[in-house]
Amino acid sequence: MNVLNITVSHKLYHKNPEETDLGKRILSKSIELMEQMGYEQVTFKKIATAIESTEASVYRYFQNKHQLLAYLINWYWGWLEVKLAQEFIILNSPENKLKRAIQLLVSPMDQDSRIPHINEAILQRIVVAEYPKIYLTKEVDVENKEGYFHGYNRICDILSLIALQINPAYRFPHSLFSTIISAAQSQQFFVKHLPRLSDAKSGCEDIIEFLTELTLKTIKTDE
Amino acid sequence: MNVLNITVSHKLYHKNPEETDLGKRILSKSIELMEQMGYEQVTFKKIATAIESTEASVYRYFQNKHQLLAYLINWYWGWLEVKLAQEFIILNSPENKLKRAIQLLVSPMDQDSRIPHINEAILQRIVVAEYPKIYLTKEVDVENKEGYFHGYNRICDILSLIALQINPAYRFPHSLFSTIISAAQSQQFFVKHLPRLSDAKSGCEDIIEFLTELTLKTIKTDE
DNA sequence: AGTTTATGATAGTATTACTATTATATTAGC
DNA sequence: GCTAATATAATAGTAATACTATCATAAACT
Repeated sequence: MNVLNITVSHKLYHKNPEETDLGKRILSKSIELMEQMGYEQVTFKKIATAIESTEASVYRYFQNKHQLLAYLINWYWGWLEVKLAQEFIILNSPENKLKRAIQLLVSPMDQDSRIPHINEAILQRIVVAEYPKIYLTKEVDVENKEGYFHGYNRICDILSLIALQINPAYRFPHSLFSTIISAAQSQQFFVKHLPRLSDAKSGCEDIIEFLTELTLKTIKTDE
Repeated sequence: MNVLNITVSHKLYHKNPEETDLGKRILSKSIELMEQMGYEQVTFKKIATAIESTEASVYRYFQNKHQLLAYLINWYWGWLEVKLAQEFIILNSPENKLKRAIQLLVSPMDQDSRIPHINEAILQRIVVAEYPKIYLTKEVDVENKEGYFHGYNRICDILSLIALQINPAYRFPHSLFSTIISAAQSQQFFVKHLPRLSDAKSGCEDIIEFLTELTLKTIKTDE
């Protein structure tokens, strides 16, 4: 029995994959395959074959690959929100909360044994490598209404509220955290693949320092 | 005769589209179609039909759609570099240079009559909507070696050098400007499509203010 | 026992992303 | 002005993809 349950909007699936064994196997194997071969190369056929099921069965859970990716990514943000809430219990200053949030965004996650069919560490790497693909489409406006980006929006809101505790006069908290979150992803990618776009060494410490300093200096009042 | 010529690495095309009339028509029409229908929906078949040519002819210029997008985006960065160089002639302080660079990144461009086959304003919108797609692939390492991201790297280097004039001790100039440039793109997208991720009103002033303040506060020395 | 529900098995279609071949028109060199 | 090279058009064809549809079977609930 799962103690913990990340809920993803029902617009993000056709049939809830968390409710059946096959559904969970689809999730588990998609994560594995997407990391191995990248989103573009994955097909429902390949997923089906890998779990010894059929293409038609996978289509019963997700309308298409794009929806599957959106599901996984929303699951990740839901998960991160839970993690943040846990951490904030013992953190008191808004400054420490932001610091810790940045650490969570950038540090590799460890596997939660309560959810065996989702490998959080791999999922995080998928988010780093694929996230912008879910909103950079012509369907973005429709999908936004359907809640495809809800998870991200919520994280951004939460961090914005904390920033406003430090400086209630700061004018761009949402812009700042959408920037920070996306930089947290892209800097991880750049360090690995496009090192001229980053000054960080491999390992996450430099990225954390860069983002933390950026965030705090930006929020702080002027003089 | 073109006074101005943006050079794009020959790894980014099969046959140089700037050298022939058909090539220029391909560029021109791809830009138009990509903006109208988005990268995913564009096919070489559609481009060919629209310019009353054939699929095979388009393939003579570009190996595939991905390479075509990479070409266009590199052209854009090349173009931006030229613009920056022009502007910097009359700007003396590094601070003003950075401010102006951010303005150029975010403000709509106006058409340069010397290059009639490329509509810079539309191209800029394509960069906003499609840029991450050229590096978020499994081929990123190979394509990086082939210079697919050269234009972006150069802009990032140039701005980093300017930042170091303001504060030679700043440790993360490349990370900062890859973040700023990508935020310049994504904030434009968010304002239009995912407004909960931004505090900016439509029009570019807010985004410019957000980015300028972020940049300058971050670079400045501590006390 | 009967009905719903989940999955498997299989087939089929339209589109896409190419590759190949041949014909024709244009241009460049001599 | 003729020849040769080159660019493009016209056409065909293929393998893979992204689905949709149908039917059979097995399990599960009532």
